[in-house]
Amino acid sequence: MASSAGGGLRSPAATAAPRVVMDSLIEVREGATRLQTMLLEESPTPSIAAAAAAAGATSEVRQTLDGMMSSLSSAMSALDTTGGGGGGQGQQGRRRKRGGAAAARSGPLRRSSNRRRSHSPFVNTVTASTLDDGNSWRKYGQKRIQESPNPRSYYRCTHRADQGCRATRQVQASDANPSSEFIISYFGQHTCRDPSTIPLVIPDDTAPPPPDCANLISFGGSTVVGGGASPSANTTTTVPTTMLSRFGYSSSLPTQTQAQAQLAAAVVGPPGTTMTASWATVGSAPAEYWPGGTTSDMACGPAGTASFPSSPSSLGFMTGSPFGNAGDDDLFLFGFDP
DNA sequence: TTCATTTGACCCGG
DNA sequence: CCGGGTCAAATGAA
Repeated sequence: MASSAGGGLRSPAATAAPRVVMDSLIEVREGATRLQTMLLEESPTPSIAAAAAAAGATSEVRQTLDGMMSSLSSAMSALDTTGGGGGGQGQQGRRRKRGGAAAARSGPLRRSSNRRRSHSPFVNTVTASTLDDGNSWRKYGQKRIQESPNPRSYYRCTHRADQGCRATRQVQASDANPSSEFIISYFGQHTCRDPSTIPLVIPDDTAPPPPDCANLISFGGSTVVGGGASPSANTTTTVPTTMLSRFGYSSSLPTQTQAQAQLAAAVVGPPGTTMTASWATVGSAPAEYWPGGTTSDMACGPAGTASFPSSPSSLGFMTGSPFGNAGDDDLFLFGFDP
């Protein structure tokens, strides 16, 4: 708490975060991304077996790259805590009245454009029957939205304060099924690590699955809805997907889900749909990009909240809206070819 | 006490 | 100006 509420500022040095540093980081990361891509092209992996076969030498390189990516993301995230130049949300003068005390407007103190930065690069929209995606979220707001009768809840990563993780999500009860279905939009990437569950070394993505080693995605029949010409725009894909992710919570997963995980490792890519990303890519991608367990402390989800009751089942399907503006965070290569 | 949620105010972008 | 996203004081729970 020390940081968010009271006004504990981040280190002054961080506030000075020279843009040059950020630019350099971006450059480095782009380079690493390119290398990663080259690696993938070099070893097309239509099947897991092939992936495993091709593994040998390259896996180590991939690991290294992944590590680099991860570190870079963290570093950048730390620097870019407000989406540009400033340091963390160091707003010292925001005394607002509550109840009756007046004041309020005494010192408008226009905050440097800090709010509502254009949304973070990654946007995943998921329809789920539970709010529990394994990550720990902290609710910071709720609003009624024009279009929908259901309020929208805003969550950010619990580790935002201590680790600078900037992942956020928005949760809204589905119109069709308000009581049991939620539309969850994920923004940004998790840069947080839970020390209790995250191994120090990123496991080999090609190795035969220690259950806690990779992000696993299975596609059980997929329908690409909007496979238009434009690669970017409204590519609304509807992909019934079971998505599991991240190191180490097999323990927190139901056994059935584990079985699915194993299955996912065996079957990747539905007939008729070609994934441009290989299994290795998905498996080794920094798991922060996906909703998925970081921790076993299921602190997320307002279990007792009237607006969004929790429910036992797991993720439903995912309607992916491809990650928004590329450039900055396009290291995650993932898509479908019609 | 600490930490999470609630909720109205504030602020930005369209 | 309006709608939506975020902040932070107040409040509640553990």
